[in-house]
Amino acid sequence: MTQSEKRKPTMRDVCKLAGVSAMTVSRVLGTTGKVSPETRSKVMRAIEQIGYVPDQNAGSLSSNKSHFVALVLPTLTNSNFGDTAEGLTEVLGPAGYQPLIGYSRYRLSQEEDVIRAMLARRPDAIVVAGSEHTKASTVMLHQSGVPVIEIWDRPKHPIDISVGYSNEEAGRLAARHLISLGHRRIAALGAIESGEGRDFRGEQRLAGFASALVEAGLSDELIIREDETPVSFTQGARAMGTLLDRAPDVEAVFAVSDLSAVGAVMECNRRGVAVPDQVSIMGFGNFEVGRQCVPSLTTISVDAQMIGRKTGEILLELLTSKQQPGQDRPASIDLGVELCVRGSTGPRSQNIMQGDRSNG
Amino acid sequence: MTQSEKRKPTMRDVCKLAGVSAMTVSRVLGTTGKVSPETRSKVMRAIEQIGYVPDQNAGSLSSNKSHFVALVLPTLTNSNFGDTAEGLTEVLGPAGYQPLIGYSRYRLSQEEDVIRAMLARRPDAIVVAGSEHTKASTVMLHQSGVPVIEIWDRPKHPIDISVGYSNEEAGRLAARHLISLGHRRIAALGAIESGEGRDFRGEQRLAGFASALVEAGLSDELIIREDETPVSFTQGARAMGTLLDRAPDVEAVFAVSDLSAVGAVMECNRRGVAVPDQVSIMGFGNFEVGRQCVPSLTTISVDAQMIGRKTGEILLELLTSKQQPGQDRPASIDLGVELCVRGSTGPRSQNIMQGDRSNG
DNA sequence: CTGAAAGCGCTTACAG
DNA sequence: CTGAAAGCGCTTACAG
Repeated sequence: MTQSEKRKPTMRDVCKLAGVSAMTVSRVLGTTGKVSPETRSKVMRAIEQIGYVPDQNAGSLSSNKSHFVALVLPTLTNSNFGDTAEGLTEVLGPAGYQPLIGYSRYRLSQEEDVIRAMLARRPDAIVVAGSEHTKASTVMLHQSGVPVIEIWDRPKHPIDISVGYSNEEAGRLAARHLISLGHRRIAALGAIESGEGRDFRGEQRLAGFASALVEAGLSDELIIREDETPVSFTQGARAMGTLLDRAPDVEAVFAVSDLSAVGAVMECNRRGVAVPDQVSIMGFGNFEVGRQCVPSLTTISVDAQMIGRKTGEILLELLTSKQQPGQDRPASIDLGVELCVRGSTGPRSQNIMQGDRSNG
Repeated sequence: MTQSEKRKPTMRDVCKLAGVSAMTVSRVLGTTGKVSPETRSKVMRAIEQIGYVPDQNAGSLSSNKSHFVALVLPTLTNSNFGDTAEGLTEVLGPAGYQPLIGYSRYRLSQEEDVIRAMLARRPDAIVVAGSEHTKASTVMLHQSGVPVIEIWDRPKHPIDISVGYSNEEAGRLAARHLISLGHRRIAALGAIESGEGRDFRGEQRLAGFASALVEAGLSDELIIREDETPVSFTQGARAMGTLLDRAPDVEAVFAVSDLSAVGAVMECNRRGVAVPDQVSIMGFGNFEVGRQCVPSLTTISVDAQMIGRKTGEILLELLTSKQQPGQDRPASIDLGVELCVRGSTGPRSQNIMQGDRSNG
């Protein structure tokens, strides 16, 4: 057993050893007020000697600043959200803020629980993925008294501030790409909508995609939904299988995520369906796996890290400047999306042997 | 602007409204002590009416229990560590503990910074991936006064408790599999050791792999190290390229992670090298992408979620029972690893056209 | 440049 | 079953 039984050293211990008041120790630790060089080094020595680590929770209580920033994500296992968390931490950490990370499993009810739990820690700001919340969550967020930033989205009516992009626009961009290649029989792959988890941003991409199809005079009936949210390689593979069974003449496919898109490509591999010669496939999210796979995956790219960093910068500005709430400040930041054309999509003319796919 | 300017309701507000003392409100909220049904409902009504959320930081200060559990991971973008975090949260969350998640970018110096920052929040326990730490980190961990659990490893001398498996054994298991298939010219893929980040667990797997090779009378010279930690699809593809250039007669390859193994398979695809007919490839970690890819990837599986859950259970036991530190308690939990044989590895006899690979 | 007093919002022990 | 007092470890005013 290695737990030392002596209680953690407190500021009082430092005071005694250095022969100064708590006020002076506090000043040495913080950035406020002047301390003479001699006093400072005396205090520093005492701090090091006894291994004093200030209790930040106690500090929060008196200063009324927790230096926590709550971050609510759908999941901890998606590298894009991980990048966002790292981007946020990179900016906020050096400034002394600590992210308090939670996840909702794509369930609004669980998001509500997480928000409630985090509020008990009195975060100085709240960052939450998405703009769809339960009624109770919305109320809590509104009444939190701290800045609220909704990310990975571009809500019409942000609670406070939003940093992201339009998922609907991303879907439309995907559709435009496939249409521009000459494809007419175009499909999309997503998760079922009746599951416990819901990916509202994925739904928006699908909706944007479908509407662009319809506007171009094409059918949007080939929207395959399979398995629960979150989508995955496996889900993409299964959905692609269903699609191929149902519409062997499909020419192009958009999956709501690169993960399912890569799964779809793999399913084509297994069935001997050539990508992009027989079917063009594209995804969303610009995941590393899509960059490396064969053929490399056409995708809609979002700068996940940047969403985190930009959010951090806005927060830092808000938190450090003594800006009055109510003053004007950013409302919606649109970081945009980018089409990355790679090997998995090609012109319709390449699609040979249409309909001859059954023997693949 | 939606931030309400009225300060957050406090326990005092509830007291006044309900006409009781703080003690009673505290009792209603907590689990200690009896409160009459009428008083309880009176208090509850007041709480809901003003939307009171107890300040847990203040509570921590008086109770000397933060209900935080620190979790230090190498990165936030690896789904295996994400699974561990989710597993831990799943067990600890319902019991009222909140994970405080940080990441080190595989750098010991950054791990030290993260541990220091977390210690300021007075966590009730500390969970850290790996058993290699800076001197200062080790001292802090020892003196933290709370349980320390090192995960994803099986250290010879755990600081306190460890929950994981032997990475060296995982490497040996991989070697044994490839050897049993009849391969003699066997290689391994990892990241360079001189980078800023270091994956000590990956190194151990590589070391175990190499030693099993040597014990079987085989050469361990084909250990290709390319790019910095963390490994990735891209890194795996590049390392495989280097390997193929250097040793076109290689028969089997172990990559320290499924991510690089899948990258290696993709590189083979690009070069027209058949897997497993010409080269067998296996990885580690049992990532979803390996399960789905073509051919599906042979791997060493670790139950990442279970590491988190098991850690949570041990902690719960330790934290809730009034066990004296110093009493005997679990030291090292070995969850073991499992070989998953799939399509990407095959017997040597399948390896046709050895050496004819240059035109691939 | 330094310090004594008050208080942040809770819980712990002690009474009754 | 309920409450008055003290205190957790800091920081914020306010003095000097």
